[in-house]
Amino acid sequence: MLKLTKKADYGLIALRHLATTSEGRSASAKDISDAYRIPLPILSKVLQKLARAGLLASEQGTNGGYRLSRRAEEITTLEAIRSIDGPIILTACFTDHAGCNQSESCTVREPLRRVHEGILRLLASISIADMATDRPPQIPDEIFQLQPVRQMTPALPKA
Amino acid sequence: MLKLTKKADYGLIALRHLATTSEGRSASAKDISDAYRIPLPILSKVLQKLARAGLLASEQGTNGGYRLSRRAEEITTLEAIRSIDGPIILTACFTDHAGCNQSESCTVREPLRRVHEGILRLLASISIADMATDRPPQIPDEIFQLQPVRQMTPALPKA
DNA sequence: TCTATCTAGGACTGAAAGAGTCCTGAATCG
DNA sequence: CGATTCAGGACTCTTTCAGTCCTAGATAGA
Repeated sequence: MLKLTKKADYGLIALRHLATTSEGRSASAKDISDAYRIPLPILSKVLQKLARAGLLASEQGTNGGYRLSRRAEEITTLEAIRSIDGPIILTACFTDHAGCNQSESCTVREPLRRVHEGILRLLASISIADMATDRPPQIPDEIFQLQPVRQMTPALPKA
Repeated sequence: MLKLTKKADYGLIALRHLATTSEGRSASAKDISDAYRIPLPILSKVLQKLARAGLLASEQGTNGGYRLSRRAEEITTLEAIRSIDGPIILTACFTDHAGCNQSESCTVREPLRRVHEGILRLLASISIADMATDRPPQIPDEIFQLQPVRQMTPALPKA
């Protein structure tokens, strides 16, 4: 849980591929499928979703394929993931108001909402271009501290 | 996807409950189950996991129940979630080295690892005490910007 | 000592979501 | 025309979630 689907993985790989290959050149689903050993039918569907979402432009016919519809800097990982997997839902509470028995008893909704928002912002802050650079920018530690100052942050566990 | 399980939800609700009820008093699984309308057997298992993980102390017998084994400030949501659902896995790549065909082709692993780490830090930075306060501390916007400066962060979408 | 109350935990079932295959159709280039 | 490539529906298989059921120990109090 709290896991990316493989389709989202595939989509990010494909987007990164399209961002690194020479300048807006298009690549077919098969090209990418071969390069990364991704099952072609699945990758096709993923690319179709990205195209429908407007992140990719497609060209049919021989020598057709996909290319980024905007600059890699202007495509966020959040957009990509949401295009492929649908809305990101941390808990059912936010969307499913019916499922939540009573608003009074569900005391963690608001705190969780902030966690949820934090994840969204994190994903929104990373572009495909960021993923494409070999040596990505360092992330200052302070960025991840949610509270103003807090000494308790434990050493990061393995998983 | 990228979703918390209900069990994790239940666990956080229970932890918050134990943190807010008067000072280390213990509550039974049934108490909590009734208060939030959570199926008792499920909540029991969740509480057992939290106890085994050392976040809760349990007392058996009549008038037994659970209480926090440390201060609420010293229990992070990350610990809680990991105790209940097991390790948080963003993609299979990190753990399942066998599943990844070839390290060269999987070009997004390193970028994703950073996203993953960011989520872990976010969760590690929020304690049960933070969830228990009625008006939680404001989160400065800057905290969520991954890149040093970057104007592209789009308005946060609904989901 | 007996009983009600709690925790501890295994076994099982049904529903939902993920991952992947298969098949058909339509556009386009040569 | 015919190879190539996108578009997309239908279906299967597997895993995971969510939840129920049942049994076994510990403990406080009558």
